[in-house]
Amino acid sequence: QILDAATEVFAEKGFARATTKEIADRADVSEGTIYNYFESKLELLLGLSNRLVEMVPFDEFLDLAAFDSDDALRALLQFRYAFTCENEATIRVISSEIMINPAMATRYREQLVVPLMDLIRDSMQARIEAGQLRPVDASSLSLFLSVIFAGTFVHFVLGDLQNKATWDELSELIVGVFRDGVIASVEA
Amino acid sequence: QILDAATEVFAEKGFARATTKEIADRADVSEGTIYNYFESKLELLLGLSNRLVEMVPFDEFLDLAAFDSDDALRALLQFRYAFTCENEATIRVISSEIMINPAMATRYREQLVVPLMDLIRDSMQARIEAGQLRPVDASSLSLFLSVIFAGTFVHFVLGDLQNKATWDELSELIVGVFRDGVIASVEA
Amino acid sequence: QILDAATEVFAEKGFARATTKEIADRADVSEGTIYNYFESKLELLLGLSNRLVEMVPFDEFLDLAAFDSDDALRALLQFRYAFTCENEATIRVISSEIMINPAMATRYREQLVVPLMDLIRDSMQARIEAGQLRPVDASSLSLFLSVIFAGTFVHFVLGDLQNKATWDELSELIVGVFRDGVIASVEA
Amino acid sequence: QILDAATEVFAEKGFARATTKEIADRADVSEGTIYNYFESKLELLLGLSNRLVEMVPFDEFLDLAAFDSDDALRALLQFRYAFTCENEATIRVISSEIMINPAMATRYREQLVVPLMDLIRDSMQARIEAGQLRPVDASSLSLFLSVIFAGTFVHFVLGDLQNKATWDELSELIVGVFRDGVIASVEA
DNA sequence: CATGAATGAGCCTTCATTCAT
DNA sequence: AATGAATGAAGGCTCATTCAT
Repeated sequence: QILDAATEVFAEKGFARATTKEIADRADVSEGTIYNYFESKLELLLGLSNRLVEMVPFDEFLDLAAFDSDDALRALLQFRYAFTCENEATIRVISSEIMINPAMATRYREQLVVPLMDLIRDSMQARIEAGQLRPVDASSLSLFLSVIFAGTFVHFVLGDLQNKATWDELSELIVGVFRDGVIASVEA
Repeated sequence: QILDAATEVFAEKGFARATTKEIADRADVSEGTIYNYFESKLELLLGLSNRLVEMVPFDEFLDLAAFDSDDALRALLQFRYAFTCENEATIRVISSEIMINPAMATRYREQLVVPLMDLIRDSMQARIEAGQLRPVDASSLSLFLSVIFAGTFVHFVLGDLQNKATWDELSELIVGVFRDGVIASVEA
Repeated sequence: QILDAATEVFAEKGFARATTKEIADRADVSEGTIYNYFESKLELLLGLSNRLVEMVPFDEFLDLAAFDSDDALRALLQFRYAFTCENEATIRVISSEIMINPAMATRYREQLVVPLMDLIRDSMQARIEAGQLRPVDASSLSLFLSVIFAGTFVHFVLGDLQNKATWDELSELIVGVFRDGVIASVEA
Repeated sequence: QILDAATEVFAEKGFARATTKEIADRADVSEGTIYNYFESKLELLLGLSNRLVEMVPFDEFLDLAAFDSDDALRALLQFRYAFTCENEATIRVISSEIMINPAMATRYREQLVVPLMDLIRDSMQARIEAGQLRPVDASSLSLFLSVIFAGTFVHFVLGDLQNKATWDELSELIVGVFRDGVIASVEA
């Protein structure tokens, strides 16, 4: 499939440095064929992005977002980590563009980030009202989680988290902090 | 200064789409002059990166990293946020490259991320041994902080945190979580 | 019919800028079908040209060419103008090619221009011998008429003659000049 | 000069079929250099057209337009013929575009055709008032002359008038017709 | 016969880099 | 040191033509 080839090449070289020729070669089609399916190179990128959005399992996230215990949070973190690993190349490409292209930032935010954050926020709000979470601001909490997800991806790219063990350790720490906090002196 | 112009243009268009001509115009010099000071366009990017590294106030981070109270953590978060805002353009450009260029990722990691994480880790370790922090893994904790920093920048770029009030709220939440955790059921 | 569609598209965009795809769409057939009837895009142009040649009413021209009075000349001019208007698109396309393609120039000249000029020349010669026209060179006179026809088409394309009234005025003037000349001083 | 090369290549292949590469080779510069002086291939064509306009000796035409005798008309015809020969390639290229590009038609008409026709018309009007020309409509008469010029060029391209002798003969005939008319029967 | 997806050569245009002044 | 004109390789995209269905 053309999009797979595009994902590969974009991930290796970045959108701007990738050439339609190489994408065509990698996809075993001619350059002309690409343009039968995509209006332009940019549409390839958007196609990538669309496919990613379609692959996001919002339903499963909805289930997992209901975290009210160590295990639930751990499961959410692991699930998100798995999704990230599976779509690493695509996310890297899109992230790269987001950093320098406000239009891409807006697009990605509206299609992926906000929906997920809203979903999690609502779930949080319910847990808070049920007394399963402390009475914090649900919006900020879901934003915090999203920040953790995003930051995790950055460090994944940097190479700090490609070792599963390191990630497991980090994820345990996060669970611990979410449960007990970490600043001892305050408890006294 | 050429680097200032390069920062601007790279931030607006991304490294690959930026042209040496526009950088020259913006810096009020000729294209030739740029090549008297930088070997290539890539060297401009590295120059940017180097300048960023030089601007990082490791000393101040060292002081702030010694967080053992709400206020200390809050100060660290705010300090880092301020630094990020000031260097937003540069960080965006570099981040964009990091996502698709392993060499840049390695470079950035070694020059900035690891030093900062080590610095924080050591400080953490001391606090843990002093009993001011719970006995968690200092490496993971400093990685967690770095994840939060990185994720904060991503959401800053996405536009969620350009409103200072939103950031203050988030930062308060983070402080709260680090102090008390957030999962109520565990406390019982 | 494919040729009709080709005429339209060639006239709107010119031969080189017209695409087989657009011709196919306009003719409500597929691109493949065009190639079942025409060897190549160039053959389409030649087909256009051939159809134009076939549409030329040589017989009527023969009748009209026998001008020996105001009315006869006027009728010839009007007839030619009408033919031009009806086939404007085709003639424009062919003319455009003629200007830059010697082969097309030769082709058009031999198929259309020379036959018509010969026909008129012979008729002129007869009138001259009959004393109905002054004893001028019949070849030059028929060339002159052809020049007037061609020039009329050019000004038609330029927009000066798309107003029928302007054309009628011009044609009256031409008739007048052919009858009396226009240089007054000579008559004295 | 780049424009000279462009004129050559456009004249040989037509605007659309000409390549910037061939123009560059012919002008002994690189393709890049062309784009330092012209925004686009189309600008090359317009540049050609502009240069032609600048070369038109309006003053001389003004002098010659004052025809009131055989000799004056003959001189005008010859002068125009000479100008056409000298700029044949350019005029062919522009004419080719005019036929299929209304924008070019308008441009050429306004820059060249209308100014020349106005100039001649005013001159005619003066001669008519002075009694040196019969009292015809000056606008139509100048249009007639322009038609003759245009038609002459067409037949020049077709190859009928590249023999100077043929042209001289034609031009004599035209002079004769303008002086005496050609329809003998009317005189009686 | 009709179709239209696939092809790939070729084009216009851009732009990092060089170098004579 | 500064300039900016010249370069030419490379890229995105088009489109006439083919051919399997």
